[in-house]
Amino acid sequence: MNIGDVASQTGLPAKTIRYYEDIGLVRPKRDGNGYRAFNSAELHKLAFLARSRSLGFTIEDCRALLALYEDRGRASADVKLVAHEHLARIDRKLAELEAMRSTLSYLVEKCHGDDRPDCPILDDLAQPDAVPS
Amino acid sequence: MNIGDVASQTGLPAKTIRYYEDIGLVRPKRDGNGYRAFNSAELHKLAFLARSRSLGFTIEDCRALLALYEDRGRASADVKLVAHEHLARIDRKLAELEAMRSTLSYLVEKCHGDDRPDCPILDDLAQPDAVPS
DNA sequence: GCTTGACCTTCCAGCAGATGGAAGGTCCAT
DNA sequence: ATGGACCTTCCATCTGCTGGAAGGTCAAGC
Repeated sequence: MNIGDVASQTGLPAKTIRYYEDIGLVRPKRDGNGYRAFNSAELHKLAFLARSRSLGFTIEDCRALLALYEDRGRASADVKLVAHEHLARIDRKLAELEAMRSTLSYLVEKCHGDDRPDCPILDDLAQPDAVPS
Repeated sequence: MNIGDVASQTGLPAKTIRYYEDIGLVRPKRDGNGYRAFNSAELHKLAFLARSRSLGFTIEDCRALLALYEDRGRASADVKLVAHEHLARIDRKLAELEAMRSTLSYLVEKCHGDDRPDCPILDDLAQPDAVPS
């Protein structure tokens, strides 16, 4: 299986697959012509990576998850810990974005958005200590 | 005013302020000894940048907002457009994170998190097409 | 057998937005 | 004059790819 086939089957760009090899996430063999030759185990790993990345896990998380996946003697607690920490990161990010969203939507609503220079958005940005009503 | 004073007044690390000079967001004069000499206008700009960045605007957004801020003849519509587009970006990001959060919290809940290898999280990652109940 | 086009390879550069650290100059108080 | 807290520049690093150049390979069609 060449890289193009793996790309279309996993949805990962070929560039990304090469990058994953670079950083040691997969180690495909090579054909005589130098082409990467993926077997079904590698394909499976890459699908696993694609799914993990799509859930927002970092590359290092993915590396850890993949190692756990391949370790028949793993404790599910170890997997849960990784996922739980990631969930906490997501919650922090969500809170941050929601705070931004709240301020921004208030300001956007308050701005006339016409051809006059008067602008509550700029007023807020210029006065970091202003507290919206 | 030296960079350290500006850093403590704006909350921006000195490194970041130098970086902002590098990319042309501020242009402080220099003292005879080569030290950056910030006046109150530069201080104000940096506070504006700090606030804009804290609301998640990109550096290029900040550049545009700063230019609008300094343009007495601006139309508030132009400011509103930048903010509105940013709000839309935030909403897309929120939706993405909420989707991740939903899947992850479901999986974390389902995982026993004990010393046994059986793990619904890994099961999901390994089967990208699985649909949580 | 030759061309064409779709593959594949490596390598290097760049994105955002800083941040860390090394090596060295300056300023001020003691 | 010495120490420590400043300041300077420059270069490397982080995350996770992505783009592009320059070139090798393969299979189909003529």
